[in-house]
This record gives sequence, C-alpha cells and structure tokens, in this order.
Amino acid sequence: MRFSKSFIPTLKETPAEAVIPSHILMIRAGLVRQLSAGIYTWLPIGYKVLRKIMDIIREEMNAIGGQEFHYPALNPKEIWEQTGRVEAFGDIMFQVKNRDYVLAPTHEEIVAWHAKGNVTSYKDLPQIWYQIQTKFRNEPRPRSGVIRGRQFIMKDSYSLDRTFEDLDKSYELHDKAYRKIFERCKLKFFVVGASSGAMGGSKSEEFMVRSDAGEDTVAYCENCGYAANVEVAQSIAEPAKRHTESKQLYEIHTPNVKSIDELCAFLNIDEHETAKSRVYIHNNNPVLVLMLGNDEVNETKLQSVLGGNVRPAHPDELKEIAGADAGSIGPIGFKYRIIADNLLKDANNLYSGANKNDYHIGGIDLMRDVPNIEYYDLRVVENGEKCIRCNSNLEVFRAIELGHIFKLGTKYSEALGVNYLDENGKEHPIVMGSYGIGVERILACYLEQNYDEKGIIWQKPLAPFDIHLIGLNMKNSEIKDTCEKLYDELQKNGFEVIYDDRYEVSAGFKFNDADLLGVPVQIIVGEKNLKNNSVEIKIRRTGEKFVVPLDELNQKLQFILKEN
RNA sequence: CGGGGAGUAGCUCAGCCCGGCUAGAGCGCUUGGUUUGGGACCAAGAAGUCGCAGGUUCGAAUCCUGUCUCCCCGACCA
Repeated sequence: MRFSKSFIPTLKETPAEAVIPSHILMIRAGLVRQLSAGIYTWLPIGYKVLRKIMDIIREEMNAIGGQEFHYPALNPKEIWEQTGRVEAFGDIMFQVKNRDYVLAPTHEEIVAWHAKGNVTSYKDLPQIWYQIQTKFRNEPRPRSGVIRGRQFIMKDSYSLDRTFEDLDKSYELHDKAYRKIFERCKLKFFVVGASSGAMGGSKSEEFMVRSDAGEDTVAYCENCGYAANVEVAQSIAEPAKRHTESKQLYEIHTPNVKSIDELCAFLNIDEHETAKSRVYIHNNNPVLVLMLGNDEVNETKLQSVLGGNVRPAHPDELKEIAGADAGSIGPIGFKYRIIADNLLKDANNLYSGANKNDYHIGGIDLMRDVPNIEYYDLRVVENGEKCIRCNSNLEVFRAIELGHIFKLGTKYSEALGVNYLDENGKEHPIVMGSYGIGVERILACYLEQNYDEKGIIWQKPLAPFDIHLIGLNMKNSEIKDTCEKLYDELQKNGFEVIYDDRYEVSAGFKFNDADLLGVPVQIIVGEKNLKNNSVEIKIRRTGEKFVVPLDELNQKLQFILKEN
C-alpha cells in the first residue's frame, strides 16, 4: 500500500476526547474516528487489523465445528416479548420508532426462533451456530473508546444440545477455542469465575485482560491461579475476636463521628473492634447488614443471599427505619431483620452505632445482644487477603472483559417452545449455551499491552503490515528507484508492505509516523547507506537498527520477521 | 440517573472572571521558493453563524435563562 494514496490520518497531538492509551493510539494512528458517543467509524488501517482478528476467530470457531451465520440486526419486537426481554433490557434496547422492530443487543431469541421447527430430532444435535456481527445497546455511558460502545462488533455463538452433559462438552469446546483465539492475538489474559447475572444458567466464565481502563474488578492468585470477579470472589481474612469475657453494653457520646475511621480515632480502637451498618430494602422490608470494620458490602453476594428485590435505603428513609442517620446506625435496638458478614460471627466487645444521632454503643456481644442475627459471606475481597485455595496473597485489580461463556440451559428454548424428539419419540427442550467475544475489545486490549511513548507496537498476526518501507528523500531518483524495486520485490516475496512514498514529507515526519503506526519492521532507504548498496532495518519493538546490504535483505527479513 | 468538566478554524487551545472596533495563536491545509536521516525554513493565502435558542444591553464569544452535544468519576451493565 502506498502511503501517498492511502487515507491514514495520523495526529501529532493527543485528541481531547481520549484518555486511555488504546483510545489515544487508535485515533492518533488513524485507526478509528468517533461519530457520536460510543459510535465509531473504522478507517482502512483499523479495519484491516480488525479483519485479521475476525479471521482468527473464524478459524478457531470453524475448528470446533461452528457454522457461520449472519442474523439480522433488525428484529421483530414480538419475538423479544415472548421471552420477557424487552422489559428485562429496558432502556438498553434500541427500539425503532416507526415500526415494531428492535435493534438486537444479542441473539439468543433469534437463534432459538430458527432452531424451532428446524432442529427437531436428536439426530440434528449438537449444533454450534455463530456469527460476527454488529450489536446495538443503548449504553447510558459509553466510555474508553471502543471498549464500551453503543454499537459494537461481537462474535456470538450458540450451542444447541440434547442434555446438560452435552452442553458441558460444547462449553468446553468454546473454552478451548477462546483460549486459542486470545493466545493467537498475543494477549496476556486470564479466566475468572463470574456471576451469571440476568442471563441465568449454571456456570459462566469471563476472559479478562488486566487493565486500569477495565470496568470489572477481579481477585487473582498468582500462586495457584485462583481468579474470580470480585462479585463472587472469596478470601481468607482475619475475623473479629471473641474475648473470654463480654463487657456490658454502654452508650458513648460521639459528636460528629460518622465513619468507622472517625470512630476508631475518637475511641482509639482498632477497626476490628467495630461493626459497620448498612441498611438495605429487601422486598419493601428493611434489612440491616453488619460488616466488620471498613469492609464493603458486596451487593452481588447480598442479592444472591436475599433473592428478590434489593436496594440500598435512601438517606431520608433511614431516620424512620432506624431512628438515626447513616453513621449512627447499629444492631442494638434495630427492629428489623439483621444479617452480618461471616467475619463477625459470634464476636463480642464490639462498637457500633446506637440508632441515635451522635451516639455509639460499646460492649456489644452479637451472641448475647442480637439473638436472631444471620451470618453469610457478604464482603468485597480486598487486595492482600489470603487465597481460599492456597493461602497466598490475593491481588485485586481492574480488568477488561474480552469474552464471556454461559451455560444457558433451557430458559430460551422453553420460553419459545424449541423442542426435539429423542429416540423414544419423547419431546425435550433443547439445551442452549451462549458465548460472546468483543471483537474490538481484542484490538483495544492488544494496544493497552503493546505500546511505548512513540506509538503502537504491532506483532504478527495482528500487524496491519509486515514491513514499513520508508523512502527518505524521494526527489533523489536513486532512492526512489530503489524503493520502487524493493516495494515490488517484497510483495512478491509474500510480505505485506506499507510504502511511505510521500514526496515532500521530511525524514523526521516519516520516522515518527512509522513509529506511531507501529509496523514491526521498518526498512529505511536513504542516501548515506545507498552509497554502499545498503539499507537500514529497524525493529520497532526494540528500536534496534541494522545496516544490511541489499542482496542480503530478503534473507535477513525472513529471519527477523519470524521473531517479530 | 447523581457528581464534575468542556463546546471558539480540520486538530490542540487562548480570549470569558472584569461586555467595546475587523475574534487570536500553534499545528495542519493551499500556492511559490529553499530544504530532506528524527515532527524543516521563508513568503503569500484560504478557513470560524464563538454548540443552539431566547433574554439583558447602545453594544455579547464574554452576563442571564433554557436546551443540545461531548468527556471524566460514580450508579447501571449478559
């Protein structure tokens, strides 16, 4: 590809709307341009990389027996109403104004709809159907470039099986395929156990990339490989103590003491002697959640413990429920259900709120004073706590979700009546799995992991080109002729080449564009080396430079490109 | 949806607080010339309804009201 004839709008300055490295680089190197919040145009170079990613995905999906479909993005609303997901998605689903259509945010319904009446025998199963297609979600806050968009490309696949045992096999196939895909894309990733959330189903795992730009938080054990989304992660942490003697309850005047930190400072005590109170509303009834010290309530865990409808109480409800505002609430005299984190189990001599503003109570014995208390795991795991499997230190950090695999079960097949007949002529709902990869996120994550202060660092197989050929002074006919010849030869030898043939652009400009674009190998043709029938090769990743005689170039390139 | 920030030339931004002539800079772009191994130089030039609407005023980029859009933190998120 000739640079002079290509649309590669590189930018010297950091665009104002971009904050994270991958987003900045995508814009500066001319891979994308934003059209609106969460909506991006892929420019030629960006789309070239994206196609390479999609090709890898296709190969691996085909390798596990996947069949590629192309489902419509525009769907009749009626089908989505049958599974109740118009309501479940709510505002996230785009709806068409002048006809009863919706823009598909995923395709479980459509897959099930096509399976119905067409996949009718046990002989038709199993099936893996996939597509690479644009999805639409009306995200309230798109962010981080293409990482969370309102329109994005997803590889989604769906498995159709006879039994849950067969589903396990389809799930395993996807797990393996996903690992291969991300490995081939040269990503450093890991797999975590996750909450299935509203998708339902028995098991789900997320494929994650560590990044401060991520929207998920995960706990990870380097020693044994335990990894889990903090929504479900567990750890070993020091519990509150039970002393041999319980003190009597006593009230303490604590003016303006609201937080646990303030309480500890005021009374000169350790946070392990305190219990923090949080009030939630569960199916219209207040619930007091007691946590040890400064521990945070894990609302996903709370939700799965309580079931039903759970939300934090509003500040103006607290006075009526507890008789005090946040900061002075506690278990003593609280009239409703009380649940506590396991770390508080049977603790005594605790300090907590008095349900009276500006007062706390000391000497609390949960066994003696709070008879109906229930204990559950309700904590958010914190950095440095011990792994539940191997007792090593856990690390807690942010991550980007690249892919998610779900065992769905029969939720959709039952809702839409998608059944098959077994050997005995007996009808059963088809067992489904659903599996997704954010295609653009692969690119964004790759960039997050492969750049320096000069720009992108590509490596095969994602690199848009193998070689960046730079002709320095194109007005020098000797340079120009050599470049043209090299351009032809390199392509004939099977390399993908971007050739900076721009006539009036200065050397420095070309060098900087090449570094920004990040093609693995640069071949620099200049007057100095050409006098000795040589050119310079620069390795983008390391910055190493070699002067190579023209007749040894091809041999040297084969060697270098193997490693880059 | 809560909190914060921003909309002025293709890009990055100054000017706004404290209203005043024809609205500025750098980069980019066009033309001519000189240059060509790390974002060159000289000269000339094109380019902006100051997000939009309304108001205050002799006069609004600047003050007031409303509104739209974008970004960040949080909430939400299969």
